[in-house]
Amino acid sequence: MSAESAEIHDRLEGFDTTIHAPNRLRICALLDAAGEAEFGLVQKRLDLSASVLSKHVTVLMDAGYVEQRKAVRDTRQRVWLRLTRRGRDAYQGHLAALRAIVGPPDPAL
Amino acid sequence: MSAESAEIHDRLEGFDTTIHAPNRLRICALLDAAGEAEFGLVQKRLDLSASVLSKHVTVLMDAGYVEQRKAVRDTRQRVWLRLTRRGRDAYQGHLAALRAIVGPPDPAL
DNA sequence: CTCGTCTCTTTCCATAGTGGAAACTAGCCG
DNA sequence: CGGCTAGTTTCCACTATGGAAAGAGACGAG
Repeated sequence: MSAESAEIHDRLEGFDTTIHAPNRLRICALLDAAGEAEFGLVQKRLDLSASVLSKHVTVLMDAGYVEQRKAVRDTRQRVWLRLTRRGRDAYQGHLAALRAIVGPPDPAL
Repeated sequence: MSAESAEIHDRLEGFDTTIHAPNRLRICALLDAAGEAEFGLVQKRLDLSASVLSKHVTVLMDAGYVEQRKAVRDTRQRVWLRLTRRGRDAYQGHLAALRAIVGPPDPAL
Protein backbone atom coordinates (compact mmCIF):
# COMPACT_ATOMS: atom_id res chain seq x y z
CA MET A 1 0.00 0.00 0.00
CA SER A 2 2.16 2.86 -1.17
CA ALA A 3 2.47 3.89 -4.77
CA GLU A 4 -1.04 3.07 -5.73
CA SER A 5 -2.64 3.93 -2.45
CA ALA A 6 -2.86 7.51 -3.55
CA GLU A 7 -4.89 6.29 -6.48
CA ILE A 8 -7.05 4.03 -4.43
CA HIS A 9 -8.08 5.67 -1.24
CA ASP A 10 -10.12 8.79 -0.97
CA ARG A 11 -8.17 11.91 -1.63
CA LEU A 12 -7.58 14.18 1.24
CA GLU A 13 -5.95 16.96 -0.66
CA GLY A 14 -7.32 20.25 0.47
CA PHE A 15 -8.55 18.80 3.71
CA ASP A 16 -7.35 21.24 6.33
CA THR A 17 -7.51 20.29 9.96
CA THR A 18 -6.90 23.88 10.97
CA ILE A 19 -10.17 24.79 9.32
CA HIS A 20 -12.02 21.60 10.10
CA ALA A 21 -12.28 22.20 13.84
CA PRO A 22 -15.95 22.98 14.39
CA ASN A 23 -15.63 26.48 15.71
CA ARG A 24 -12.98 27.47 13.22
CA LEU A 25 -15.11 26.10 10.41
CA ARG A 26 -17.91 28.32 11.60
CA ILE A 27 -15.61 31.29 11.87
CA CYS A 28 -14.27 30.77 8.37
CA ALA A 29 -17.74 30.27 6.94
CA LEU A 30 -18.94 33.44 8.56
CA LEU A 31 -15.99 35.47 7.37
CA ASP A 32 -16.21 34.01 3.91
CA ALA A 33 -19.83 35.03 3.70
CA ALA A 34 -19.46 38.37 5.41
CA GLY A 35 -16.22 39.49 3.85
CA GLU A 36 -15.27 41.31 7.00
CA ALA A 37 -16.80 41.14 10.44
CA GLU A 38 -16.28 42.68 13.80
CA PHE A 39 -14.87 40.49 16.53
CA GLY A 40 -17.84 41.14 18.75
CA LEU A 41 -20.30 40.31 16.04
CA VAL A 42 -18.60 37.03 15.31
CA GLN A 43 -18.54 36.27 18.97
CA LYS A 44 -22.24 36.91 19.33
CA ARG A 45 -23.24 35.16 16.13
CA LEU A 46 -21.32 32.02 17.02
CA ASP A 47 -22.01 32.26 20.72
CA LEU A 48 -18.39 31.90 21.76
CA SER A 49 -16.58 33.25 24.76
CA ALA A 50 -14.13 36.02 23.95
CA SER A 51 -11.20 33.93 25.02
CA VAL A 52 -12.14 30.98 22.87
CA LEU A 53 -12.79 33.14 19.83
CA SER A 54 -9.56 35.03 20.36
CA LYS A 55 -7.60 31.82 20.55
CA HIS A 56 -9.16 30.42 17.40
CA VAL A 57 -8.48 33.67 15.59
CA THR A 58 -4.88 33.44 16.71
CA VAL A 59 -4.63 29.96 15.25
CA LEU A 60 -6.13 31.15 11.98
CA MET A 61 -3.79 34.12 11.85
CA ASP A 62 -0.78 31.95 12.57
CA ALA A 63 -1.84 29.86 9.60
CA GLY A 64 -2.09 33.01 7.53
CA TYR A 65 -5.79 32.51 6.98
CA VAL A 66 -7.15 35.53 8.80
CA GLU A 67 -6.04 39.08 9.27
CA GLN A 68 -7.14 41.79 11.61
CA ARG A 69 -7.88 45.41 11.04
CA LYS A 70 -8.36 47.77 13.92
CA ALA A 71 -10.82 50.53 13.53
CA VAL A 72 -12.88 52.77 15.70
CA ARG A 73 -16.62 52.46 15.97
CA ASP A 74 -18.64 54.26 18.61
CA THR A 75 -15.55 55.98 19.96
CA ARG A 76 -14.01 52.60 20.66
CA GLN A 77 -11.34 50.51 19.00
CA ARG A 78 -12.66 47.31 17.61
CA VAL A 79 -11.10 44.46 15.76
CA TRP A 80 -12.34 43.53 12.33
CA LEU A 81 -11.60 40.12 10.96
CA ARG A 82 -11.42 38.87 7.45
CA LEU A 83 -10.06 35.94 5.52
CA THR A 84 -6.86 36.49 3.63
CA ARG A 85 -6.65 35.37 0.05
CA ARG A 86 -4.84 32.34 1.29
CA GLY A 87 -7.49 31.74 3.91
CA ARG A 88 -10.24 31.92 1.37
CA ASP A 89 -8.43 29.45 -0.86
CA ALA A 90 -7.80 27.09 2.01
CA TYR A 91 -11.42 27.34 3.08
CA GLN A 92 -12.71 26.65 -0.42
CA GLY A 93 -10.21 23.85 -0.76
CA HIS A 94 -11.43 22.36 2.45
CA LEU A 95 -15.02 22.51 1.32
CA ALA A 96 -14.00 20.80 -1.89
CA ALA A 97 -12.27 18.10 0.15
CA LEU A 98 -15.38 17.63 2.25
CA ARG A 99 -17.51 17.31 -0.84
CA ALA A 100 -15.08 14.76 -2.22
CA ILE A 101 -15.43 12.77 0.97
CA VAL A 102 -19.18 12.84 1.32
CA GLY A 103 -19.85 12.56 -2.38
CA PRO A 104 -22.28 14.57 -4.42
CA PRO A 105 -25.54 15.53 -2.75
CA ASP A 106 -28.17 12.96 -3.53
CA PRO A 107 -30.61 14.56 -5.98
CA ALA A 108 -33.22 12.01 -5.00
CA LEU A 109 -33.39 13.59 -1.58
CA MET B 1 -27.44 36.21 25.24
CA SER B 2 -29.67 33.34 26.18
CA ALA B 3 -33.27 33.17 25.10
CA GLU B 4 -32.75 34.81 21.79
CA SER B 5 -29.31 33.45 21.16
CA ALA B 6 -30.85 30.36 19.67
CA GLU B 7 -32.50 32.65 17.18
CA ILE B 8 -29.44 34.65 16.48
CA HIS B 9 -26.43 32.47 16.17
CA ASP B 10 -25.97 29.78 13.61
CA ARG B 11 -27.80 26.62 14.42
CA LEU B 12 -25.73 23.68 15.37
CA GLU B 13 -28.50 21.17 15.57
CA GLY B 14 -27.47 17.99 13.92
CA PHE B 15 -23.82 18.82 14.20
CA ASP B 16 -22.26 15.69 15.60
CA THR B 17 -18.72 15.80 16.88
CA THR B 18 -18.59 12.03 16.96
CA ILE B 19 -19.03 12.04 13.21
CA HIS B 20 -17.12 15.22 12.52
CA ALA B 21 -13.70 13.83 13.37
CA PRO B 22 -11.95 13.53 10.01
CA ASN B 23 -11.42 9.79 9.95
CA ARG B 24 -14.84 9.02 11.32
CA LEU B 25 -16.41 11.32 8.77
CA ARG B 26 -14.63 9.35 6.07
CA ILE B 27 -15.71 6.07 7.59
CA CYS B 28 -19.33 7.16 7.76
CA ALA B 29 -19.26 8.52 4.24
CA LEU B 30 -17.85 5.29 2.95
CA LEU B 31 -20.35 3.15 4.80
CA ASP B 32 -23.20 5.39 3.79
CA ALA B 33 -22.22 5.02 0.16
CA ALA B 34 -21.31 1.36 0.30
CA GLY B 35 -24.13 0.14 2.49
CA GLU B 36 -21.89 -2.48 3.98
CA ALA B 37 -18.15 -2.87 3.75
CA GLU B 38 -15.51 -5.20 4.99
CA PHE B 39 -13.19 -3.95 7.68
CA GLY B 40 -10.15 -4.63 5.55
CA LEU B 41 -11.59 -2.81 2.60
CA VAL B 42 -12.38 0.24 4.68
CA GLN B 43 -8.92 0.10 6.12
CA LYS B 44 -7.32 -0.01 2.70
CA ARG B 45 -9.60 2.58 1.14
CA LEU B 46 -8.99 5.06 3.92
CA ASP B 47 -5.39 4.07 4.47
CA LEU B 48 -5.74 3.62 8.20
CA SER B 49 -3.89 1.32 10.54
CA ALA B 50 -5.99 -1.54 11.85
CA SER B 51 -5.76 -0.25 15.37
CA VAL B 52 -6.90 3.22 14.49
CA LEU B 53 -9.78 1.99 12.40
CA SER B 54 -10.80 -0.44 15.08
CA LYS B 55 -10.85 2.28 17.68
CA HIS B 56 -12.93 4.59 15.54
CA VAL B 57 -15.35 1.79 14.81
CA THR B 58 -15.63 1.19 18.52
CA VAL B 59 -16.50 4.84 19.07
CA LEU B 60 -19.12 4.69 16.34
CA MET B 61 -20.58 1.50 17.76
CA ASP B 62 -20.70 2.95 21.25
CA ALA B 63 -22.68 5.81 19.75
CA GLY B 64 -25.00 3.30 18.13
CA TYR B 65 -24.04 4.48 14.68
CA VAL B 66 -22.35 1.37 13.33
CA GLU B 67 -22.89 -2.32 13.69
CA GLN B 68 -20.77 -5.28 12.82
CA ARG B 69 -21.59 -8.52 11.12
CA LYS B 70 -19.13 -11.37 11.08
CA ALA B 71 -18.98 -13.56 8.05
CA VAL B 72 -16.57 -15.86 6.35
CA ARG B 73 -14.92 -15.01 3.08
CA ASP B 74 -12.02 -17.02 1.66
CA THR B 75 -12.12 -19.43 4.56
CA ARG B 76 -11.55 -16.61 6.99
CA GLN B 77 -13.75 -14.68 9.38
CA ARG B 78 -14.04 -11.08 8.49
CA VAL B 79 -15.90 -8.18 9.97
CA TRP B 80 -18.43 -6.31 7.92
CA LEU B 81 -19.45 -2.85 8.92
CA ARG B 82 -22.53 -0.85 8.23
CA LEU B 83 -24.32 2.19 9.49
CA THR B 84 -27.33 1.59 11.66
CA ARG B 85 -30.50 3.47 10.93
CA ARG B 86 -29.57 5.82 13.69
CA GLY B 87 -26.09 6.19 12.27
CA ARG B 88 -27.43 7.04 8.87
CA ASP B 89 -29.74 9.63 10.35
CA ALA B 90 -26.96 11.14 12.42
CA TYR B 91 -24.69 11.24 9.41
CA GLN B 92 -27.29 12.90 7.23
CA GLY B 93 -28.09 15.27 10.04
CA HIS B 94 -24.47 16.16 10.33
CA LEU B 95 -24.21 16.84 6.63
CA ALA B 96 -27.24 19.07 6.90
CA ALA B 97 -25.59 20.92 9.76
CA LEU B 98 -22.42 21.36 7.73
CA ARG B 99 -24.42 22.73 4.83
CA ALA B 100 -26.20 25.10 7.16
CA ILE B 101 -22.84 26.34 8.37
CA VAL B 102 -21.14 26.78 5.05
CA GLY B 103 -24.21 27.99 3.27
CA PRO B 104 -25.49 26.94 -0.10
CA PRO B 105 -22.88 26.18 -2.74
CA ASP B 106 -22.21 29.24 -4.83
CA PRO B 107 -23.78 28.64 -8.24
CA ALA B 108 -21.51 31.29 -9.70
CA LEU B 109 -18.57 29.02 -9.09
C1' DC C 1 -2.74 -31.25 18.89
C1' DT C 2 0.40 -27.57 18.15
C1' DC C 3 2.23 -23.95 15.38
C1' DG C 4 1.98 -20.06 12.44
C1' DT C 5 -0.87 -16.80 10.04
C1' DC C 6 -4.38 -13.64 9.39
C1' DT C 7 -7.68 -10.37 11.21
C1' DC C 8 -9.01 -7.52 14.09
C1' DT C 9 -8.89 -5.63 19.34
C1' DT C 10 -6.99 -3.74 23.26
C1' DT C 11 -3.52 -1.60 25.93
C1' DC C 12 0.12 1.61 26.64
C1' DC C 13 1.99 5.89 25.82
C1' DA C 14 3.10 10.43 24.23
C1' DT C 15 1.27 14.46 22.19
C1' DA C 16 -1.95 17.86 20.72
C1' DG C 17 -6.45 20.13 20.81
C1' DT C 18 -10.14 22.46 23.37
C1' DG C 19 -12.72 25.27 26.39
C1' DG C 20 -13.62 27.90 30.87
C1' DA C 21 -12.08 31.07 34.21
C1' DA C 22 -9.35 34.54 35.53
C1' DA C 23 -5.61 37.66 35.18
C1' DC C 24 -3.83 41.10 32.11
C1' DT C 25 -3.51 44.95 28.57
C1' DA C 26 -4.91 48.94 25.91
C1' DG C 27 -7.78 52.78 24.72
C1' DC C 28 -11.28 55.96 26.14
C1' DC C 29 -14.54 58.43 29.33
C1' DG C 30 -15.77 61.04 33.24
C1' DC D 1 -6.92 58.77 38.65
C1' DG D 2 -10.49 55.15 38.63
C1' DG D 3 -13.62 52.69 35.94
C1' DC D 4 -15.32 50.52 31.75
C1' DT D 5 -15.08 48.05 27.40
C1' DA D 6 -12.76 44.99 24.13
C1' DG D 7 -9.67 41.66 23.37
C1' DT D 8 -5.59 38.77 24.73
C1' DT D 9 -2.97 35.61 27.30
C1' DT D 10 -2.17 32.38 30.90
C1' DC D 11 -3.41 28.56 33.68
C1' DC D 12 -5.56 24.33 34.06
C1' DA D 13 -8.10 20.13 33.48
C1' DC D 14 -9.88 17.04 30.30
C1' DT D 15 -10.51 14.70 26.01
C1' DA D 16 -9.05 13.09 21.57
C1' DT D 17 -5.89 10.93 18.54
C1' DG D 18 -2.50 8.02 16.53
C1' DG D 19 1.45 4.59 16.55
C1' DA D 20 3.37 0.50 18.29
C1' DA D 21 3.03 -3.62 20.36
C1' DA D 22 0.85 -7.17 22.84
C1' DG D 23 -3.62 -10.02 22.78
C1' DA D 24 -7.24 -12.86 21.20
C1' DG D 25 -9.98 -15.79 18.07
C1' DA D 26 -10.38 -18.65 14.01
C1' DC D 27 -8.43 -21.60 10.73
C1' DG D 28 -5.19 -24.41 7.82
C1' DA D 29 -0.81 -27.00 7.69
C1' DG D 30 1.82 -30.55 9.30
